[in-house]
Amino acid sequence: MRKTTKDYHHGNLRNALLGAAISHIEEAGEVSFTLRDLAKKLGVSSAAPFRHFPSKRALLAAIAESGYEQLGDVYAELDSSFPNDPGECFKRKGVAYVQFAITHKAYYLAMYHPELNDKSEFPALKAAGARVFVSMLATVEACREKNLLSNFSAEQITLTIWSVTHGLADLLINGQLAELGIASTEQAAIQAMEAVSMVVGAGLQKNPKQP
Amino acid sequence: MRKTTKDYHHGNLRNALLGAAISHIEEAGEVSFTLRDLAKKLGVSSAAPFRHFPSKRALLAAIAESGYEQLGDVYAELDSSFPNDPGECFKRKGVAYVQFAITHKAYYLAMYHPELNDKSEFPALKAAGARVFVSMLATVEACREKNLLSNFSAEQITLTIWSVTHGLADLLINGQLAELGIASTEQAAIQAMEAVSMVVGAGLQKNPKQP
DNA sequence: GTATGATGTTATCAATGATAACATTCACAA
DNA sequence: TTGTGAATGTTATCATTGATAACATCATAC
Repeated sequence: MRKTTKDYHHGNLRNALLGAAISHIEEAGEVSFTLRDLAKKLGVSSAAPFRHFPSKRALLAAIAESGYEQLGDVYAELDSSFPNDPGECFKRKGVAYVQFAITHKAYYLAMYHPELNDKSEFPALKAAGARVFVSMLATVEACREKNLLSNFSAEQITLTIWSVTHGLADLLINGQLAELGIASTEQAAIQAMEAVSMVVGAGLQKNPKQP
Repeated sequence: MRKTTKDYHHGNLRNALLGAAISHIEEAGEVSFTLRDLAKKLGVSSAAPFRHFPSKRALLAAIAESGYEQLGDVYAELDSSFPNDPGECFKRKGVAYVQFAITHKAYYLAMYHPELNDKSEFPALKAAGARVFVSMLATVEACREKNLLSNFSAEQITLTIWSVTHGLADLLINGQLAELGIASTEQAAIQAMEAVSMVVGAGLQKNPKQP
């Protein structure tokens, strides 16, 4: 932490690399940084990053893991806030997902980068991702026990809400909507909330159709 | 077309490159081919591909464009089949989107590859993509005129259905579900249909809430 | 048959992730 | 204080890969 006069050692290179990478992703709107650029920007040699991450993918995985942890924390917070109202918790988790994507663009892009589709090399990342999914699943189960949902299975409902929120987030973040004149991110974010509410509302009505 | 004895010229390199790239994406489950590998596999030099595509991105864009065209054709087919039943057409287009992604994995991966988020360099690709969106939008409008939908705007409903289908397709294709034990693609595909029906069903009920 | 454009080849670059061998600094025990 | 090992950084140096230039070959129209 303390700065020495002669800084052969950077002192905090690992975090600095993460920060620089996140900044770059945020500004570029895509995962396109190079290790050499990060190193140059931080005033270290191009081999230095490899002292802290075994590969470029590992650096990306660290960002993604942090992202899942932050989202998991948001979900845990919601669980605490609505211990007896799973219906409300359900809605808020859906909205929170889209909001997280918009407000943490760089993390989101890392979390769903194709390079990390296979997470077997990064158990901690995998666990952090599973935590988020399980949290949502638990809320849906709780809704189910209170008969707040239709006859669809908990997994099916979880999958559906995850699909809407993830799909919307993906379209927003990757600029598919802007190309089609669906206005700004802010405008789309509002539509996002309403779209989510629409689906959630459908699920929250008693609707005893055949599964 | 005709094979000459000495084939200094490949004869159909452009299509061969597209096919080889698609095969590679299909097998790898991700866009990870290199131009050199494609060239080697086709028995040409590593510079040959550049006679047919100005860049690697351009090759990918050609695949994506073809994908959007095929999906657009499916949508046109549905329009023809249900000229007076926009509700049914709406449902089927939603399902068709997910099915397309599953049965044309390589095309789908190209269509939504981050490298092509900005389509300004490829107007034909942009147009092909817009065609698909506009087709869905038109169906939603038709539903609206028949009072089949709630008070949400046509764009909002289009965005919602697009989010569900795209989100589901993305999760399926990129293997996020397998990691969480949501079984095979086939199993997930069935859930997909039901999930889509769930959302569509909600939209198709008269539900005159405030927008 | 010959000129011309399309297509393919052979170098050759520059960028980039990665590694090896070596240098410096820090932390901590004696 | 000192000296030893681990952590961290540096300087070459690779191999891979997209891309380009200069040149070669073929096919077709005239």
